[in-house]
Amino acid sequence: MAVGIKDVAKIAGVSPASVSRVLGGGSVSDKVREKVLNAVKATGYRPNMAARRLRSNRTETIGLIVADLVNPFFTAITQAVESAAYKAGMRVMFCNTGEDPEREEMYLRFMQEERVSGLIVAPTAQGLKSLSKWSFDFPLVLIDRARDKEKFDVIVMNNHTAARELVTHLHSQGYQRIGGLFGATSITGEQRKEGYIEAIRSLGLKPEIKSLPSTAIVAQKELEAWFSSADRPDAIILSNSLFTRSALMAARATGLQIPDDIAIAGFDDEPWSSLVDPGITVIRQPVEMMGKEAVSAVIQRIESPNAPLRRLMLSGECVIRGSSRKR
Amino acid sequence: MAVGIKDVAKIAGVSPASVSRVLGGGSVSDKVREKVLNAVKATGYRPNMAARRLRSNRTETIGLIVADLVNPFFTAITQAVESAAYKAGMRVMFCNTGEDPEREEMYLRFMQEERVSGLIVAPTAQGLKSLSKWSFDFPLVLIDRARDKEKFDVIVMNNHTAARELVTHLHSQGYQRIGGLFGATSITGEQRKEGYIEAIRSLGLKPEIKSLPSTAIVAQKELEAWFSSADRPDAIILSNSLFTRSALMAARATGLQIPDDIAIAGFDDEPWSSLVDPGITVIRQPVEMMGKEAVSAVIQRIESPNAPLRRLMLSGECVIRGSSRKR
DNA sequence: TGTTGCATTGAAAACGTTTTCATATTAAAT
DNA sequence: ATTTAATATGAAAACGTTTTCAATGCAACA
Repeated sequence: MAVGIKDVAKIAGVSPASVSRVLGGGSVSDKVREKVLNAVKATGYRPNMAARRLRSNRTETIGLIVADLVNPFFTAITQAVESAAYKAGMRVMFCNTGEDPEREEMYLRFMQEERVSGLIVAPTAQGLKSLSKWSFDFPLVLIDRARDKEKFDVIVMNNHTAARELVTHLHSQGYQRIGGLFGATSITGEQRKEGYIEAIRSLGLKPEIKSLPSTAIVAQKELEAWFSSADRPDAIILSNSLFTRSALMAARATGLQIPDDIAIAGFDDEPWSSLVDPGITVIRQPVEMMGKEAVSAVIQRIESPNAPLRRLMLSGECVIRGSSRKR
Repeated sequence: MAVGIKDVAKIAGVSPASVSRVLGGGSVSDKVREKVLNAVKATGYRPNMAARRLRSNRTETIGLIVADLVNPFFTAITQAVESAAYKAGMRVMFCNTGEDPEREEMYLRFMQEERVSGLIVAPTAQGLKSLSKWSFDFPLVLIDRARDKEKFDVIVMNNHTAARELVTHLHSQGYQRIGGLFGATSITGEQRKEGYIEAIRSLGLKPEIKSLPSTAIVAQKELEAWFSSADRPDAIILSNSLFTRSALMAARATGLQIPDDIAIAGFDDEPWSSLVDPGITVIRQPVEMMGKEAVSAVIQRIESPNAPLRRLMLSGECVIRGSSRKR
């Protein structure tokens, strides 16, 4: 049916081995190369990846598992990874867990079965904990989500520092009751919470914290209640863009003016962050760089499996907009 | 190195064939099944997909090529496709062309090399034209972007109707000079333009059209110029969310009030469409359904390659918000 | 001219599965 | 008890490549 290397060889009048060498970059005479390339063109031959990978034991493929594709942060990561892998001559096998640990586990198995050359993962909180129980035949790089000590290479933003920066900024604007809502299901939420607490303490203020799973409806309900209570904060930090959105809507629902009655500051610079009025103050993450560095880390690790562990911590950029500026 | 089916067979005390049968669902005795499953668990065996696919000539994989992952429309499509494929027991091989025809071509070759079981594509305008020159050994389904007559199964929204609906709505609100900005590089932009023109004509109005490649900066410049000119429209239809965003910013930059000085209506309901003030009137596309139906179309086509061509045309929902309501 | 060495080539083995085929076993039917 | 049919099993072939290995040809060198 489909044309194989043997057919090409026959037409070119050479052995299958020679065809393979032409295509795979072995040493061949110009004469043979030309004959083979002509035959390839004539037949429309396409190599069978399954066969190639089986025999050569090289997949030239990087796996990528992200937790939530719909989150623009991860779409940006995905794009960056794909583009960097492409430049390095590797393919990307992409999977989206939707924050579901079961699916995550399935996809990890999946990557093993595909025998990827390396794997980049943004794990769920649960997945992160159980990762150490796995044994992989390929290097694994954690992106965005990792604890302090991991047995893998890690590319993350400095969530501690970023959270502190937000607190400091809000305080410098004169806000005194700075609350925080943090995602309970991801490690980044936790880290941002810790940074927040430290900063609040070092300013002599009192931390006011809520932790929630990252669902919009629950978050908005909770925030509305908080905003209408007697001891409402005059500024609030949100650990992800979904929460930030909920805060914005909750402020509107309760009639609080931003930034006069309440300041809002969050994580991730999304298209709408600057579109709403006032614009939202956010930490912009170095997404492109994170993706690029993750690929580079995987490749380095493939090349030298025994090199010391790398932990690349990038800093975010605090983009100050109207939502946190007292006028 | 890695444990193979032979190792499992040896430990279980059966032949490799029996192991394969247990894992692949052949007929085996309960005794053998148990022994094999135990051995699999003991060894941590993971099948080698390359070998499996090579021998069985079945990949159980659906390819998906989208034009722009960063566009929330396509992320939603991607998610829907993945989830539907997962339910059908198939894997998804995902690629993003970034509207680049060269990359698109590369990925089409790529899919052939992977020998996917079926392929779902949202092609660039150029890719769409050249698709007929290819010959695929697997079914191909076009999603979102297709012309009237294609030689493939097609899942699209009715762009004509949707555009007409927007025009009709704006007119019913009393707007008289309804302009339109349409993407020049994708077929959907063209179709929406046609629908717009028809609707405008049938209302006895004069079409006022601009076509541009879909880049934010150019679009905003162009719109600002348009909005400041003497013959500016009092309402405008944008054929994609990037343009809609540009229109919003252009209106602000030129000091036009929405919806009093100018109404805005566009395509794709994004998170920020309802967050900005006023909310933007949009056509919400049935993304989840489109993704689901695309997978289902691929699978049906695999099962019966000679069934008549299917063209599924779904209708969008017109979500009316403040940006188009005269107060 | 006769060796040596290097570059090029083809035959055949190998990769880890599934599938075919023939055989052995069991159950059912007479 | 004997035959027939159905089922379970293992040996070996097959999938389409790459890679190894040995052989060939050619140029360079003594």
